[in-house]
Amino acid sequence: MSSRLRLPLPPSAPHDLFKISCSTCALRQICLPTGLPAAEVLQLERMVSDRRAVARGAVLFKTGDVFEAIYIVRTGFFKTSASAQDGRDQVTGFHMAGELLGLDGIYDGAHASQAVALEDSQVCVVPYGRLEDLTREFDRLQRQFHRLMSRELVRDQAMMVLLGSMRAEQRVAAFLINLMRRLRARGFSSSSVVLRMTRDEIGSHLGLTLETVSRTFSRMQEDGVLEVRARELRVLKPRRLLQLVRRAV
Amino acid sequence: MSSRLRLPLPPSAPHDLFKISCSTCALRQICLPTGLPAAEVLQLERMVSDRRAVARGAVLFKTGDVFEAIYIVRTGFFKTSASAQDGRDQVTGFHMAGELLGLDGIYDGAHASQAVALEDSQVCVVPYGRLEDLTREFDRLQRQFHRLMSRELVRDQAMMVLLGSMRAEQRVAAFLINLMRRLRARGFSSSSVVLRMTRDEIGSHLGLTLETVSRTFSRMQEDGVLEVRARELRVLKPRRLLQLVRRAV
DNA sequence: AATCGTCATTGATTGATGTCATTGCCGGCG
DNA sequence: CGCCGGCAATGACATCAATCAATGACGATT
Repeated sequence: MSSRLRLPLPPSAPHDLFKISCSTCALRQICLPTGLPAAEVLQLERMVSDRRAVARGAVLFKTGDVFEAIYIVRTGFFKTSASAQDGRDQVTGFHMAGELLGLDGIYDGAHASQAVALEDSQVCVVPYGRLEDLTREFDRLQRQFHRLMSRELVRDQAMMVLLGSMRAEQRVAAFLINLMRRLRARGFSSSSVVLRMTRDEIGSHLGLTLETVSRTFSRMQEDGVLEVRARELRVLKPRRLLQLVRRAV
Repeated sequence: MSSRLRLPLPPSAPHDLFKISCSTCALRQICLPTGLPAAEVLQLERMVSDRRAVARGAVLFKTGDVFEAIYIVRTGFFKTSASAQDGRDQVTGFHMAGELLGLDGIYDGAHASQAVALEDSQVCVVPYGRLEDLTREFDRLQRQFHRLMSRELVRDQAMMVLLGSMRAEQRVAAFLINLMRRLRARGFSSSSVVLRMTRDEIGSHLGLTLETVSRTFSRMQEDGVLEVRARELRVLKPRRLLQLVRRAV
């Protein structure tokens, strides 16, 4: 864990309780309750056992941990990573508000990846057993849960295409487009970001080295597509990014 | 479509009906009914609307098709592929008996990939609406469905690790280990296979060119790890394959 | 203020894999 | 029977990104 960590929330209290209210949550349009009638949202609120604060650098769950609940990012930013048999880690995803974490644990009751907070964050804890019960009761919740799981599959497929057939520049462009799109859906600027992750983590996610990520950013800056200063990033010509991805090798 | 295609099943009758019986199906230990009590398996049987024959080279569903049902491979062999924006296809998976196809369509009601039979095959058609109903009724079926979806996520993650951080030789080794393991689980020889796919398709799946796949097979043969003759393949030293994957670059 | 660690940038070099091209095998079909 | 098309193996060469290395920026700690 970095010595730079600031810990505004006491690390000794991993299960801090908050009042849960899906009905008034800013994320209700992109989270699990999306499209549910008010009565069912109330049921959902009761199901969410608690919120949990995860300090920057802290592990939410790790490979092999017993699977008991899925988590929904409420605030903050996470990375998930899977380890190859030879020990190396690969970042399998970055996750922001409203996104589900931990679904890979359903398969055999143990988490197959690990999730680490990249900034001080909060998650809603959804005990899986109760979620099962509730999705059996409410068909719309069931549908929404299946949709979100299916969305993960679609995303993973897109990631496979990226990793399997794109050049470095295309990968970085696709990554930025995806990131900006998700941020925009959450009301953030669609042109400026402060990256929450290091070049190394981006590289691991994209199947590149940190040097290649850095060089690609630099080249894009020279070309006037981006403006990069450390973690601060501005997309100047979004259409050029799109072209990069669309264009074959 | 290749001119070599044999079509023992009339291509003009894509919805051939068969008597459905999950209870006596050879796949009941690895398919959706796994672990269900007899009564629920009977319900499941009634839900499976029909079987469908898919001739070699034929498309089961393609990107953009309206999502109505998931499919379970009953006999035969499929590839699924996703297309990048520049038009290139990437094979996202190979699928054999007992495996589910089409789950990526739940997300937005349209299939995000396409599935093509690599040999004459049969699938069970499971209308998604009815599956939803039934999983709401039977918790064990619900659990099993979620497990299978989660397994896809775990597999996709493993694939991302492969594509993001493995060398050609490791990729091929991991592919072969995975293939043989799945075949063994279905009662086939764990050392001999007749590959259903071309080198090109393997390469597309592994993020390599067909030449690299071919060369890697040849090298493994020289090293006495494999015996390869066209599509016929024998693993002589499975432990060496495992070592290849375990060993870091 | 000095020092240290982390992260990022940039250059030089290397190496694995892609690209291109040739050859051969095999099965199907005219 | 012979040709053709699809598939596979292999060699020569090119190239992109990894590796190795040096330096700089920034914050945190002493």
